[in-house]
Parts: sequence; C-alpha cells; structure tokens
Amino acid sequence: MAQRVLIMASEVIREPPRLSTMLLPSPPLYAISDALKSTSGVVHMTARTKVKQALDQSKPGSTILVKGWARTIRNSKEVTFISLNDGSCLSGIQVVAEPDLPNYDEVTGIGTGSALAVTGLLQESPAAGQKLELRAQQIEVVGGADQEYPMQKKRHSFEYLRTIAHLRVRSNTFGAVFRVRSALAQEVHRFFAERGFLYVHTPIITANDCEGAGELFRVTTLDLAHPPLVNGEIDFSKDFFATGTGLTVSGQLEGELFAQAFSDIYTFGPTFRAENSNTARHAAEFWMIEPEMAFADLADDADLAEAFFKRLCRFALDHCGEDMNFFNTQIDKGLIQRIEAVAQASFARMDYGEAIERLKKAPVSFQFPVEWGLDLQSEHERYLTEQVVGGPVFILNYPKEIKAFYMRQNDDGKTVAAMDLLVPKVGEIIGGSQREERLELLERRMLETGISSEALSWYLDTRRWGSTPHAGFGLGFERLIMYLTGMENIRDVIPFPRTPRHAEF
RNA sequence: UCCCGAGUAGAUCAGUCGGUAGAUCAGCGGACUGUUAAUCCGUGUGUCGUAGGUUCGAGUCCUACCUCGGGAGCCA
Repeated sequence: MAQRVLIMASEVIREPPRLSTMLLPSPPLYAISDALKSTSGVVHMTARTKVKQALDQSKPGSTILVKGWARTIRNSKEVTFISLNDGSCLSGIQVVAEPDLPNYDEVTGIGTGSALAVTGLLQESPAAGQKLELRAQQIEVVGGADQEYPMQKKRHSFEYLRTIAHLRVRSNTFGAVFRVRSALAQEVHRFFAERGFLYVHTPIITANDCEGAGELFRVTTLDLAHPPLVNGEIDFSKDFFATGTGLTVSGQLEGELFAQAFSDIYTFGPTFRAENSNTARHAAEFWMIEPEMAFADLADDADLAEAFFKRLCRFALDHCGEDMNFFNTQIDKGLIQRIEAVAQASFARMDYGEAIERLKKAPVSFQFPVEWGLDLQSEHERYLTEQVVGGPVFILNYPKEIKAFYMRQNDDGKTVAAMDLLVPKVGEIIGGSQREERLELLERRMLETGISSEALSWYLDTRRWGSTPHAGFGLGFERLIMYLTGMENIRDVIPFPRTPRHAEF
C-alpha cells in the first residue's frame, strides 16, 4: 500500500493535475520537478543538487545538476572555469567548461553574477584548490548578467555594499553572515524547546508606551494632513484602535503575563525603536530574544543567560565551521579563539558597587565620571570586561534610579535586582532583571516614576492574583551575530537595515 | 542630537605651493591547454557631493547645506 502511494505521488509530480483529480487537494506547485521546468526545452534527467551536498556527499563519477550564480569566470582558449555558488555553503563548485559544449561561445561570454544551470560529471580535480569539480556537459544560462553588475570579484567596502543590499547577499561575507544568522535563530528555538520554554508571539502593535525603553514609532490610519482634533490636540479616539498606538519596543510586559501561566516562556521577534541613534550598534528595527521565568530570581536569570550565551557560542563553532573560519581569517583574526574561550568560561559576576570601586581604582583616566549612582558608560563597561575580567561579566544590582520601574527592589532600599552581561568588543549584550512581584512596592515605584497604573492595570493584575518571583532578560539578536561573526556594524548583520533616514529595499 | 573625519572614473584611492585630474582593480578588445583575487598585451572612463564666495585662475582656500563613516548619548 505504501509503495502504491509512492507511485501515485510520483505520477502526480510528473503530470499537471487533471480535471478528474481536481476533487483531491492539488499537488503543491513546488513539488513539480525542476526537470520539467527547463525553458530551453531540454529535459534534464537529474534533480537539482545543492552545491554543499555536491561537495560534501556526492561521489566522483556521478552526474549531477547544480544551479547557482557565477562568482568568477576565468577563461582561456581551451577551457573555462566558473565558480558557481548557490548560497548553500561558502564554497562554490568549480565548473569546468570546454569547447565541446554546443554553446561554448555563449558560456565564455557570460558575466559575473549570471544564473546558470549546469549538468555535468562530478570528478576529482587535477589542480590544487579544490577536491572536486564539475565537468560540464550542458550549461543553461538561466539569467544573464551584463557588465553593469555592480559587484566585482574584488573586495568591496561594507559601506558600498550597504548601498546595494539587494545584491550584497551574493558576496562571501554576507552569505556567511546570513547562514550563521539563520542557523543561530534555529538554535535559539532548540535551546528553549529542550528546556520546556513556551514560545509566545507577543504583539507588534501596542498601545502602551510605559516601559521607557525608547521612542515609539506611531501606528495610525488617521489622515495626517487633516487629523481629527479635540481642543487642538489630535483625537486618537477616531484612530483605528480608538487610542494612540505604536510599534512595540519590547515584548517583555506581555511575556511576563505568559510566564504567570506557562512558567517558562520566551519571545523572539522584531522590535522597533524610533531613537535617532547613529551608531554601529543601533538599528530602528531589530530582533530580540526575551525569556521570562516564573518562580525564579536574579541568580536563576544569570544562570540561564550564561547557559544560553555559551550554548550559542558552542553551536556556532561546531556547526558553522566553514563560515566561522572565513570570519576568523577575513574579518577578525582572534575570533574563534575568543569564542572558544567564552564557550568554556565561567562568567564572572560582580555587584554594581564593586564595579564602581574597581573603576575608581583603575590606573586609567576615564572621560566620564565614576560615582556610585551614575550609570556605567561604554568606556567603563569595556574596561570592566576587557581589562578587569578579561571575559564576560555580569554586573548585578544597580541603583534603582537608573533602572526601569519594574525591577525588583532590593532590601537595601537603594538598588534593584538588575543585571547586564558585558562581553569584550561589543559591551552590553544582555540586559535583564528580577521583576518586582510585590503589588504595593510596584505601585509605589510606578507612582514615583510617573507611570500610569491605569494603563497597566492588566500588568498589575498578575501581582494581584497568584504573583510569583520571576525574572527574565533581553538579548539583541543582531548583537549576538556581531559578536559571533566579528562584524563591527549592526547594519551588516541584518538583511535590510532600518536606521535613521534609511528604509530602502 | 552632539563632536570629529570624509565625499575625485563602475569600485578602491592618490592629487604637492591654487595653474581644469591620475593609479590600481573592474569593464571592453586580443593572447593563453588547468585557472582559482588567473596571467600577459592593448584600450576607454570624470557635473572633483551641492550652492555660493575669494581669485586672472579653485579638486585644492572660505561659508552654508546634503550625504556617508567613526566616536558619544539613548539602549539590545
């Protein structure tokens, strides 16, 4: 029976759906074999093989079909070499074309960036540089590229490549960045799934601007040229949601609600901040991972953050080897050694008070003052993680005045149970806290900081009924990717970066 | 938003004392039986960011603006 189903399935793939079968669900279009899609009229007898598979698993002597984009073309009178890359791995496959091809003239004339479908014999390469190569029997120019193609074989500056973000993904560096990014995103989900964390999709559109994490982007359907007014002010009761709304700056508050039902949860989604930040570390749209645990305190929170961060380092080293080697040689010479050290390290933990003492005793002069009660500046954070500790360090228990209203107040009356994880080169990469679970203390703190308890009544309800000690943190996904790849600008680890004045692509 | 720097060929950059611009790579033409940032020969390439100003004369000096980059703040 199973065999019969298989045969039927293959028949479905070979033939377009007929009227008599239309009562059944239509086979998905993508199931139609590439073999039938050739526009040249020539039917390829082999299914497409990805370059990674061809190089890793295929045996010399087999005939395969690969499809991809030409990175470099080197031709001489009797032989032409094409490096074909399809994004499945950093390496391209070397296609060897000789004049016996019927369209050899066409092949020698193609430009960098052309899309090709190559059928050929996989064979061991007689020359150095690659083990295997593809001796072409047939080359179809699927999509040509002329000399206007803006990417050259030569190395380009990242600044220039940002202006062609739609094409830069075809380069070695950005191929590696986005393969690592994808692999790490999947590992984030695996990490939490293994620990029984619930993945929650918190809303993108929000009506609360209470967290103070940044300026909101406004979301509205009002006619901006003629907005409805009440007493000279815009009347948001006429807006789509009957209230002022914006894009979320954090999923944390909603994440806390879910933690009070599912115990351990996390969010992983886009976050938006309308700050006019012009730095290598800030984007207006970025992705953030925010776990939240009920029945947990600050130490549990730091434990989770440490396990999480080390796991991601280990994963990048073990499963993104080719791309990581590329970063280690081309982008950041000490990268692998540094990440290896972090993956094995025990992260230091230091109270804010001790950090201040250390900074005061430091034999260097800082541009900004060091005083208990003042926030740590970038230069201070860098000194702590790079000079004092020489590795990742949690700074714990900050003065309450410089931290958010929801953080749990410590018994000393001066500090809150906040933590920042600082790492060399990047600085702050994780920020988290134990949350204030005591209703009265939370309400008092909101009053002090001028946050409306009416607008957050749903948040306060979790403290009213079945409140638990709980804690969580936020990890900026792009900062993680920067740290793991050695890339120094956030705009180069996100596909189409949104920063002030930039929303193209 | 503040401070600093930059903007010259398709790309990366040089351009001296103020005298209307040059290198490399890419491109194009040719050569080459195995290249791999291929090599060799030949060849073309400019609103010098924009607008003013000083000057006999401005890529160069001055002013304003625009854009980009670095640093800072905000934070992840």
